Amino acid sequence: MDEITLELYGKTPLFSGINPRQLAELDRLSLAREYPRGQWITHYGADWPYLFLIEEGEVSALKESAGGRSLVVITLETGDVFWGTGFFKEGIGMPVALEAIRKTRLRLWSREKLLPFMIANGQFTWGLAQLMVERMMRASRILEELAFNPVAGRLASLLLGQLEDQSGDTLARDLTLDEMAARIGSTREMVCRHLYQFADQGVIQINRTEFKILDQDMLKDLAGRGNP
Amino acid sequence: MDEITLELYGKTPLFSGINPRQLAELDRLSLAREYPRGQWITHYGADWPYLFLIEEGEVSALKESAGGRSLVVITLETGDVFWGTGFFKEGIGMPVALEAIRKTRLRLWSREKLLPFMIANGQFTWGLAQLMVERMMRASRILEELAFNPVAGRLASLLLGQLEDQSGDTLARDLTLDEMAARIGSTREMVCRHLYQFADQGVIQINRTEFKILDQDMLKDLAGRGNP
DNA sequence: GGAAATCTTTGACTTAACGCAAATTCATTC
DNA sequence: GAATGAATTTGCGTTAAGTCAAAGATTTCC
Repeated sequence: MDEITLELYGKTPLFSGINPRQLAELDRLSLAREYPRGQWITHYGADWPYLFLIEEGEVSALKESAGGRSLVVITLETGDVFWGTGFFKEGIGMPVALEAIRKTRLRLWSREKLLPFMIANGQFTWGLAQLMVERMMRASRILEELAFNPVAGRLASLLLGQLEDQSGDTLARDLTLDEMAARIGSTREMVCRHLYQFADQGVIQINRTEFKILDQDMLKDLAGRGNP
Repeated sequence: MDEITLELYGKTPLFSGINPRQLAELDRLSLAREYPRGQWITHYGADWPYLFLIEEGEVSALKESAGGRSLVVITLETGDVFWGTGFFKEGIGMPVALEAIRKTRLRLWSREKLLPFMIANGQFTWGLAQLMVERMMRASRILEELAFNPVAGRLASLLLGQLEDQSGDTLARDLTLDEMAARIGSTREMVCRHLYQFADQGVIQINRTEFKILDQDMLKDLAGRGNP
């Protein structure tokens, strides 16, 4: 187990409570794998029995429709832990595909290898359950927005969410319109129109490289926060 | 621990693998509570730290919108296990409200009381994680349908889902149009129209007390199964 | 530096879904 | 069995969302 990996374990909530001896065992049970940018890690419907930690890179979990539209449910970064549903129970096909957005290195544990450890180590399994419930909350929020919020509201939410990751009131435009559309379950044209509608209302200012949030309260109104 | 409860534990996957001594301990840690028909068990956004088993009754988990629409995410029956998100982590508000659809008796465990047992008993916690992933799959399917499937498709899915619970090809109409609408994220009028559209196409036959499925394959087509 | 590819923007048109209101049918209660 | 209330059904107008096509703008790659 190298220095970098050890440090990463220490910073990851799921692993940080584990003692060094057990950590060493965990490390021994794991395998590492690399994925180039754009590579599928696993496909929709696949029985993929792994738990993993992103050692370095970025991974999107997404659903795709027959009509070629896609919905990005979550994107995971260095230090994040995720899993295939097959890790928990055989034969449950993946509800999302996983794609490496950039060059990514994963540390993987198969169910087979990790199960004895988890049975023996309730603390770890409990931590995993806690992580699962957080991920469930995210799915729940997306569900809610799709069911009750119009596109404009979902777009406003997306902008607000991005704003949380940044300091100040400017957002770098690091997503294309298609990518934004995939995060809110819509199309690039709709995203474009609503962005300019926001701009017309004086809520945001658009230029080629960034968005500037002029009226955050108004944006929150548009996002429908406060009327759940 | 009475006879009935013991039998129910035995039939519930989460508890069936637990040995009698531990089962007795679990029972000791639990509390029972009754809810009359229509009663809220917990509200949206509440910090409700319980895991529970339905000893008798029926419970709906639902989201409500500002505009008075609601979305039933799952309905649980006698023998089913569910939880408040607060059971796993303090301060995570409920993503759904829970309502007793009819007179219901729950056996509840608070996080506080059950946590030591779970830490000590990885087998149980693992079983819980497996249950969580199944519930996550359901949320995922709903998400998918809302994102990609039109109302007609979601309605077709609902009918197919109900059909699985029945034998034969007739469905008792035990849901009102409003209730059906709440299960697919739409309105009673839309449900009504699409039902008659299905009938016009010869897919189903409608009468006051039941639906008869005339062409199950066609219904599956309408539901969009086979093009994920 | 120029060509090709990608991304953005906008207009015109189509469709799905919804809200409202009225008419009708069914169920329940007194 | 009349009356009340709940649930269903239908017509009609409106809006949100989407598609398609085309024109610009920007980036990437030889």
